[in-house]
Amino acid sequence: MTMRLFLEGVKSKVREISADLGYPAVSFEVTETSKQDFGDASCNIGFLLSKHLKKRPSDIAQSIAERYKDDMGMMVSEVNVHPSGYLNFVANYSNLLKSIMTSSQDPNYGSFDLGKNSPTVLEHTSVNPNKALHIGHVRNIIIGDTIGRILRKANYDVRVLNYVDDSGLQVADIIVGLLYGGFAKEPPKGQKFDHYCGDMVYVSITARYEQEPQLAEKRSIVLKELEEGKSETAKFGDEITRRVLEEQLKTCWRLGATYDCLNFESQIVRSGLWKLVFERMKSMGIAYLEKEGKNAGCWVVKSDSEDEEDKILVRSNGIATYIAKDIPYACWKLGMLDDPFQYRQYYVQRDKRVLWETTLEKTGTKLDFTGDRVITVIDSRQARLQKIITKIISGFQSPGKSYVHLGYESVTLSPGTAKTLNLDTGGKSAQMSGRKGIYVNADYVLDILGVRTYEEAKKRNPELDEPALVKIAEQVAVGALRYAMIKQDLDKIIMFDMSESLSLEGDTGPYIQYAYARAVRILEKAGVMPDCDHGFEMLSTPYEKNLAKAIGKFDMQVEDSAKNLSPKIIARYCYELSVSFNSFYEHVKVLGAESEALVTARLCLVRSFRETLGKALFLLGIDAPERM
RNA sequence: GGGCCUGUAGCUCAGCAUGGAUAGAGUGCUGGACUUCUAAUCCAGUGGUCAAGGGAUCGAAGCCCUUCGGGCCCGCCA
Repeated sequence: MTMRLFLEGVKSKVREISADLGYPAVSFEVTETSKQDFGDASCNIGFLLSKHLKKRPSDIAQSIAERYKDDMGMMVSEVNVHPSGYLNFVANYSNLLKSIMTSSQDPNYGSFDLGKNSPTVLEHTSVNPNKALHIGHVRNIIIGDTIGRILRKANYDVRVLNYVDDSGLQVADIIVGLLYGGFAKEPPKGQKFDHYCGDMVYVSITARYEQEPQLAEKRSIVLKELEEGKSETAKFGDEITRRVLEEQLKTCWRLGATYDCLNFESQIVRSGLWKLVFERMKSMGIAYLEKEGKNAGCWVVKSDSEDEEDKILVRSNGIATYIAKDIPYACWKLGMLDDPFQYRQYYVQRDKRVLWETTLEKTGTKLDFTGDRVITVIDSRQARLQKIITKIISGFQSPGKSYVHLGYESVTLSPGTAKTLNLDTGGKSAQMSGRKGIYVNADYVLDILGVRTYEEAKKRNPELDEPALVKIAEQVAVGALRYAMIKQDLDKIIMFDMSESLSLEGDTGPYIQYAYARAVRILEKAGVMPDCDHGFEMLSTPYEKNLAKAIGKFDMQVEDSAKNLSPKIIARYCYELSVSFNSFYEHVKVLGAESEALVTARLCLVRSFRETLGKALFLLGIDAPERM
């Protein structure tokens, strides 16, 4: 009987009593109380029935309460009617606590079978391989990685893809820079290759096009060569993008993200999938050859409203637009096409998951990375395009398939942080731009944070050796960044401020990690762990009850966040758990408790907390440090 | 012009899907708690016309409509 069972138990009993009393069936709720004073569960049935019965909500609640009191069952110790009309319940703590403590010892605690193991594709990261990841990309990676972890916990069979756009204009730019722009092919000593390509080559070459038309000419030539894929230039491009990708992935792994497969755009292009899909679109009447007007000679997808433009698929010169690359890829992800790829092992990641890459050569392994539901994490500036793709896909009418664009608002730079890039924004925040060099690199943020967390860790743990301190510093730095990127809603802009992000107090990742470390230390000092099967009725302070109830809510939070694809729910849950624990820690002695039995009961509570918070933090991809 | 998102405490945000009790956190500011299981902590105080107006409802921060402010998107670029 975790909180879910408690609330559901109360609900079914109220439903039964209501029916017994001859009341009409209404879809009432039993939820947690909004305030401690009201007890542990609230029911709104009085409000809903008052219309039908023409009685006051509190009178109706009273009638149900009286019946409920005849048989409170295992879960409830008190039923109260609030003058406002709510029906409130106080839990039978000795039973509730026992059940929470018992279930929280299950290694799979918190899992909830929402997905029935259904194959689900999740694509995120997908950064052009011509630059280092900046703080805006980090939001995408963290949202995607966290959603993946949550969906797995909710029993979806998740396949995580990272789409590598290795044949586009942005890649052409750095190739032009390296081949014709006078840039060395190796970075200065000590600089990562992705940083070199992005910070030095990309930014300056794009600034030079206007002054140097001969470079701009080279760009179109290089782009064409990349797409055709046979020339020396294409071979060089492949080398360069793979080197950049490798460096980008190091940053992703540093952040704790992992993937199942790398999908190379160049291969999608060369696989011939587009031709297949295009023919299908023609025969289904989705693609339409425009005869007149400004789009004459183009294949278009007609819009259904006059306010919206038709979308061009194939230009009048016969060359497909980028959307023509996205449509077959979307179809491929949904498993609507014969898979032209084989798969090659790219790397074994730190969580032991194998990362595969697509190959058109017949030397790989046949695998399945498709799903019935495809979730693509892309920022909401691309909402319109994603909507078009969704519409086209739904035109194929494949039952049971769904294509979801998970959008999120962008990360902007605070006026202060913009100023450090020599950008005066007049007090407004600044949109980041890779091309203009307006961004803050992810590695840089982690490094600066790492210095800060290292100092703190050393101050608090002078006896720890260097490797231990470095490890803690990195865990806390990543925790701070991941939490900051996930704690608010997807549709809120994050204004990134470097100095603010160095604050490690309050509603932050380190706060939560600290609570974990505190729990670990209590358990460490206690030595042997006692059996946890009785004596929980001794946990009688509000601090203990609150903590236990928070622990008991884990699976409800997993369900909620998985259903709504809302990672922040787990972030908020971790914070709530930690607040309950820290308050408990300050007010209740564990090792110095009055009796041996009470020490035992509290140790069990602390252990349940540690286990549950550890699992919840894992969903956020945040390491739980033993000390900090 | 059209579309999407957003507006809640000085600042950053929960709560809105599924209406219900005195609207909550963090941060800031003021004060208090370390010879104690780690003070990256805790406790107290401070701080609100839930953008504005209207509507439906017994009841609205939440639902509907209108207006205003802010952001983003609308290429034979990707």
